[in-house]
Amino acid sequence: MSPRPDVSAQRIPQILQAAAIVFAQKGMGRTTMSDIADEAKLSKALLYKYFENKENLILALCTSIFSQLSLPDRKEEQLCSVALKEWADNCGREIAAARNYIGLGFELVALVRSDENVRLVIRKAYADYAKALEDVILLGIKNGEFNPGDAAVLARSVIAQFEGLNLIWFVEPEKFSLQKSYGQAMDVMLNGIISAS
Amino acid sequence: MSPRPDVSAQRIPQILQAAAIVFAQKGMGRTTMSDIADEAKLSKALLYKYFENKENLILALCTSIFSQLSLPDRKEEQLCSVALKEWADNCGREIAAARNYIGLGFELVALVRSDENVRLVIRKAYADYAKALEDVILLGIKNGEFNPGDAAVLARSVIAQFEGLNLIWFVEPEKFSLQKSYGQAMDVMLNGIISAS
Amino acid sequence: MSPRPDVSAQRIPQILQAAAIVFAQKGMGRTTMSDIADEAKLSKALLYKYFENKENLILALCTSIFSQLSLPDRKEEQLCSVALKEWADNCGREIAAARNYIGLGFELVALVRSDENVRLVIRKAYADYAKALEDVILLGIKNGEFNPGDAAVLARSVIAQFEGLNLIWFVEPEKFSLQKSYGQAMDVMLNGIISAS
Amino acid sequence: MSPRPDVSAQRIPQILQAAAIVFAQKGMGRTTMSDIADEAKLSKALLYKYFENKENLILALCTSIFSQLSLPDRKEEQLCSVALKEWADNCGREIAAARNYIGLGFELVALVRSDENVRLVIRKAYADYAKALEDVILLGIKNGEFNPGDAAVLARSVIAQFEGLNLIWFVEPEKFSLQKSYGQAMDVMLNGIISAS
DNA sequence: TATGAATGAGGATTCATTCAT
DNA sequence: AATGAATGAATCCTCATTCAT
Repeated sequence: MSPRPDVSAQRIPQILQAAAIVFAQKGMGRTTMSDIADEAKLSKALLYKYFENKENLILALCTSIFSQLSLPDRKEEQLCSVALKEWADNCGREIAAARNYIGLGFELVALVRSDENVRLVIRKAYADYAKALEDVILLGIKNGEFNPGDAAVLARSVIAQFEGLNLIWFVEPEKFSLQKSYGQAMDVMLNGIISAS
Repeated sequence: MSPRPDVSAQRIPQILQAAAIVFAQKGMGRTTMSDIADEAKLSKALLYKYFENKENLILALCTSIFSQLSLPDRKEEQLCSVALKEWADNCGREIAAARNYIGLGFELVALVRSDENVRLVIRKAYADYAKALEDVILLGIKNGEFNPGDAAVLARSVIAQFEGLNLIWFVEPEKFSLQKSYGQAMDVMLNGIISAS
Repeated sequence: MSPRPDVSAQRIPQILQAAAIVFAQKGMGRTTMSDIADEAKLSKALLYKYFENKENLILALCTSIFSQLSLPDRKEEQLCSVALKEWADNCGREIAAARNYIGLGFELVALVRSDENVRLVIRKAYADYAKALEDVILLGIKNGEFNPGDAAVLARSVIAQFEGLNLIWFVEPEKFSLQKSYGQAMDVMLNGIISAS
Repeated sequence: MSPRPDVSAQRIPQILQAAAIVFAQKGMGRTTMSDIADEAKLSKALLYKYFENKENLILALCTSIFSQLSLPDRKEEQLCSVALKEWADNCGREIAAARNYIGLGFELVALVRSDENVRLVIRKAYADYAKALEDVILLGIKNGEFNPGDAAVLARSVIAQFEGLNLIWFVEPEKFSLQKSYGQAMDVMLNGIISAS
């Protein structure tokens, strides 16, 4: 509508998207700013209008990726166990679809030790992740759907299971179905905690 | 035989050790061959006597690290459940002790997509890992200690749980005890499969 | 005449002023066109409406600065010695006030070897400078106020003295008063040439 | 004598020499590290073994150049006036020979405002310069060769005169003989201060 | 075996300058 | 007149790798 549409707002996602693609292909270390610029069909110099340097770009990408984790969420009147089951399915499907980017996730996690900003972002993401899951479990305990237990430990266990499945599936994707495994893992946990009525 | 003992044989582990240290500190991408040489107290040129190039060095390190995974192993007359329990404790202790190197492991795993040699090494390591665990479970089933079930799925589930715990503990080591979690995770699995006698 | 006054005429001094400020702060080499645009509160692109390129802008600034040298000038009936004394005081005061820009002057002078246009401008400026001074001295000789002598050499000597004082005062401004030194230098010269009546 | 002569020690002067040459030709700002490497017939990378970055190289060059100022120095039994006269001649000759580098000197001086390290080096150089000259003048006063007076002011005046002559000669070298002017300037000062016997 | 010197190839970053509006 | 977006061409600097000894 405006005579000159603000293309600027589109640039950041455009660049992050391009970065994710080439990072996933070649690894962050071996990817140059030129690679990203080429993939984004922009000039190298323009990248620097939007990101001060490569490190910042990586941080922004990290933030973007780790804020896209889909969190469990119980809809009104829904059984907690159903909510968790649905969520696990969702996650499995999403991750399997984003298979190319799993390795990038590991690279980012590896930065946790040496890069303070990345550390903060990833810690927060996992904390939020655990909190959301824990909340649903606690709710289930409260309304008698689940047996009492340590919700935090359970939540951590589920997250570990999922992350671990991601890793071994990333290494050998042809060996099993990620989505199915997510479902199975969730079933095992639910079997352990659902109250015998 | 030679008057001065062949120092040469010491060099490779010396270099790999140094590489592991600096890689773990700065990340593989940001670590230079000079860094490694300095850490190993050797000249850069000498590194190239032992490793054709950086890639090879990384591959050798990868092989070395992933062949150090401690595998479950049942001693004569030992109950399978006891063997697994002991093994889980061991693993937890070892990984917790090697905390600095966990990130390096993720970086190596991330290479799986772009580096064929690394892929082969890591796949083999995980396959061996899963096989060893599966064997013990199968044995337990055979001798009636465990309920029948899909040993491969169980093994994968345990590995996923452990790897996932590594990841989240790497991110937030102060949040929980890795070793204890390894034990709890193993308990949960065993509870699910041990035959009620 | 035009309803809104032609802002255009204001732009050139505005830009040159801004350039002088940032050049003086950061040095010409380290100053970017963006710096100048920011200081002038104009867009970079607009700079190029008024100056074809950075070199031209520098040349214009050079011309502007070196044409601002205040030249000696005898008013009607005034003694030459008085005219020179007043002029020295003026110069001293002006230069001391423009202390921030002295360094810029040296940078411009340094360009004399590699930039023909700058060379022409600066040569002309010094030639005019010397000529004006020489004229007053010659007048003083002609009307008997000064002893006969080589006016050109005297003029050059005064200029050298002033320029040299600028330099060492620029380096260590807290060591002495520039204005006072200008006065003293002029006195010394006058004492040497004023006729004993 | 040693099997591999330490070529390393030669590199620093070699590089500084090359830098001086290209800096003098093109100006420091427009000279690239490649230019210097080419002039020195060394690889760019090697420059960085000896100088952390361009700024450091410039600082080293600055130090080198400003420590080469030849200072006045009275030999045993020599009249102070003679010592000063000889010194002025020397200076004039040296500077005239180093004409190409005068501009470089001005560029360095211009850095005084924005570069603290350069400032320290140049201040020290001028302070030493002034001190040496002052000492000789003071000696002349003490032994009755010169009239009493403010040695510091005289020294500064001489230095200003010399530096100013450098500047205007740099701008218009064909207009006069630098060496001769140095001599004349020194004569003027001496005539003013030598005691009438 | 061992190493300090040396470098080519490249990568991050900058900046003068132009273009579309 | 005015500008934000955009870029090509550097420029600084790094680093894996090789060479001479």
